[in-house]
Amino acid sequence: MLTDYADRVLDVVDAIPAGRVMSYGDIAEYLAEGGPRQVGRVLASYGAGVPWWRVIHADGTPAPGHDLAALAHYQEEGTPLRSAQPPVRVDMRHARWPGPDPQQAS
DNA sequence: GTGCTGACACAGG
DNA sequence: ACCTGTGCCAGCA
Repeated sequence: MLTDYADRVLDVVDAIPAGRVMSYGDIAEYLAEGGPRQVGRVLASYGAGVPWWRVIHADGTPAPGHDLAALAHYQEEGTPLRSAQPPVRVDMRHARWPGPDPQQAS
């Protein structure tokens, strides 16, 4: 099975609504555990199965090598973009999502 | 145990 | 916008 930490990370990523994004640091901060690198490592290893494209750098740039795929999803979900062309940059100012509400979460 | 690497963040040039 | 250096934490040879 996956580690509890990875499980929590994947759970949060999976909870990110369309048109919204969270930075690696934001997730780490929300979980108050590990660090941005751990979040990135988890997505790199177990990212399949969750909307990894909704997880990007603090700058608003998607993961290296997957920026094109991420861009396609952004246009599909209507994510606010500052640059619709590489370097792809998401409008963090409005697209940033604080995280799942403990109450709203089932 | 030691050292390198990585889907990061931040500051500086 | 780009690259470099430093700090952080975990996995792997």
